[in-house]
Amino acid sequence: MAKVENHLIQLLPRKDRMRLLHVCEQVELVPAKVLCEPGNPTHHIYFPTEGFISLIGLNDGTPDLEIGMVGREGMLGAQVALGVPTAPLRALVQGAGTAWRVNTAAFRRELALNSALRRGVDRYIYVLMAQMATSTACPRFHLIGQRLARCLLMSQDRARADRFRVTQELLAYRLGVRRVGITAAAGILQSNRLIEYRRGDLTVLDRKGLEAAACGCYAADQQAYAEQLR
Amino acid sequence: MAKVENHLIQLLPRKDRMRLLHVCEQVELVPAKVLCEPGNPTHHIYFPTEGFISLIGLNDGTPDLEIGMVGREGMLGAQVALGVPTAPLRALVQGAGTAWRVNTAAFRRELALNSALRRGVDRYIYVLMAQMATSTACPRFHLIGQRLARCLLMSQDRARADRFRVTQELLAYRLGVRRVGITAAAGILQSNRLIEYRRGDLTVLDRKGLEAAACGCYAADQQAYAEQLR
DNA sequence: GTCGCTATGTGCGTTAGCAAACGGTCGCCT
DNA sequence: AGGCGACCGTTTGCTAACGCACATAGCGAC
Repeated sequence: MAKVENHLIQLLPRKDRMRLLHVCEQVELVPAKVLCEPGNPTHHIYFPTEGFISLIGLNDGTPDLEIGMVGREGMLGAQVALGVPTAPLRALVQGAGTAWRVNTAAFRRELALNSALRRGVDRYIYVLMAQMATSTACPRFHLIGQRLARCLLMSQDRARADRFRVTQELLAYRLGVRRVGITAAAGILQSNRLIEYRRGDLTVLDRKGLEAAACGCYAADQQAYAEQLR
Repeated sequence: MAKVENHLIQLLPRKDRMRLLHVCEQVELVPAKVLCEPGNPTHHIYFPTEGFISLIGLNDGTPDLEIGMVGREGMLGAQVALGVPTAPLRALVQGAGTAWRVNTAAFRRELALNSALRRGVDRYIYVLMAQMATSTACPRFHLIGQRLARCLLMSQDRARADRFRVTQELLAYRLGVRRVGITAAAGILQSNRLIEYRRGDLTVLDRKGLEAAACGCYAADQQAYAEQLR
């Protein structure tokens, strides 16, 4: 069997972990695929092991906006644990990889029997809330360059590689800005030797520098996660 | 005994409701009082029956920002149900009133015994998350006038009166804008006969008109709540 | 009455980001 | 080979909101 490589699952005691994995299947995460749309019933819960997923908030009349990201540190579909059968956000695969997938009914059964899982999921829900709270101010007050740096760092963490594919067009969509805004901001990052990219092929050159260029929201996210899910 | 008048408690079956109230005490909500600060331990959970509370996100280097409001439709301290002992946000009393208050330990005990309570709190947590998700875009894309209208509507709902006290200074703080921005926006609302105010004394004249002037976030909030907590 | 505090109104230069449109370049595909 | 589409860069106005500074109005206290 492949290594587990999802942090929420790794945190479970061996016995609980095995029982959960027993009802999971491995699936591929294919970039640009939409795993769910707001309002639609949640059929599956995903625990990524590689690759990552954007959570996109849709809001009538305003540009779409990336609200959060899910990689191996988290899960997609946690709202099921709150008794809510529908998804609140669009989930869009960004980075190729694989995930453990479990259907909703089995997940609910497991949740009732498995208190360690319950505890982990609850904590993760809180982390999501804390992130959403901190990052409400982010698009409002922080400059595109800072937000871009944060977005790239988060992508890098979840992609677990210094190099990954992403176009300016897509970054603009996720950040809710125009593409020219990304062109300008990315140009500055590049001329400062923090990143290098060429036609959708991005490489992080200087991670520390990128962290310095990002807004505090990145550090706040990291801290909230570390406090709750160690 | 005073009437309950908190929606989450009202939703409980009579027996469960009585048991919960038995460990609650009634306290006064005094405007401008801070009930908790981010990072501090949560000592009490509040179920407002009148008056309302602002949830303020603090974010190093950026203006503070109101993330949500709690009135009789909700509760303060729901994160305790997720096993988290500290508060993520500043809670600032805005409208005078009263609340049921229960200490954290007793609330935890009650939660374990009382599945209806558990269910209600879980749903409420989801509603909070949904609101935070929708309103991430709000400060970014919507004009001050729209956001002001939304804020006033939410205040009016929770104050349960057409008239309440609030200064431009305070509104500016909550919306994370300059006071002059509020002066301008409120002036327009006033000249359109939607509101009337004078030195911190505000009256809603035309609720329908105000709803039309607000951004869709207000309606989205209402809908999310109605779907989960009927 | 007048002092002082709180609340509100105005004016002016600056700025980040927007909208729209156009030009260049790379690489794949037929 | 050459055409076409995806990707990136730049320019020219425009606007909502900003920071700062200053002016006015209500209102209670001594």
